[in-house]
Amino acid sequence: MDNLAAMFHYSSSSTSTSPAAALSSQLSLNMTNHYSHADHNYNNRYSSYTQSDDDHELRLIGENKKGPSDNAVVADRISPSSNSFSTGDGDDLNTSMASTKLNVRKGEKKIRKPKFAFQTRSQVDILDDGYRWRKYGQKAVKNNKFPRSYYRCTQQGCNVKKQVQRLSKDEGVVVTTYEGIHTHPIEKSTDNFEHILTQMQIYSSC
DNA sequence: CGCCTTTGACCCGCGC
DNA sequence: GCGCGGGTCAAAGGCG
Repeated sequence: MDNLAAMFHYSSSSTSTSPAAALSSQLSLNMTNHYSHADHNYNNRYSSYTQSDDDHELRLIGENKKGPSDNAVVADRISPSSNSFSTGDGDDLNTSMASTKLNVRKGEKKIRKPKFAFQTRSQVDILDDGYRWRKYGQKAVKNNKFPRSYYRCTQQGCNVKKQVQRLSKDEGVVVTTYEGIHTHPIEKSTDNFEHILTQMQIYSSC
């Protein structure tokens, strides 16, 4: 398993769902549409991770993971200090800023959404994961010459968000952070992430 | 016309 | 209290 480094931590006090289940139930990656611009053999690469070409390395990054590795940027961002979550199921479409930034309604504890990130080596920033996203913000990031983009799932009632940013120290790496659980089926017919996960397991067992 | 992106302003938490 | 950084809003404009 040289090309594929999968690391995963799952931190959520709102659900007992396992990381893999959470991922596979809500995430499905379609690497064909966008990646076709940069690398039309992307799917083939995923189905046969035997080449040494490391143009598209996929990593899962754990929340709260701290360390000196190149994941530090991600780890910092999703560290417990950034508790900007809403409820776990994306069923609250709070409109007030305060209630969306923190999950504090009166008398309720803060409940963190499941949040996970992964890195891909790619020329393009936006991975087509099969869901439709609307961009709602972009911010400059400290110590990073690339901005971070904020996206929300366009499905009504689905409050899943994602952040996309490119690493300054390695321009080939795109970090995508997902937050929340989709409350609806995937919109596009794609290769399911479960399939990718299965492949990851296969390769990780090598 | 509907959906999306852009972008400046605003809010909030946190460290000093 | 203040400043900084991160996250979000919302108006304006673009595009198919």
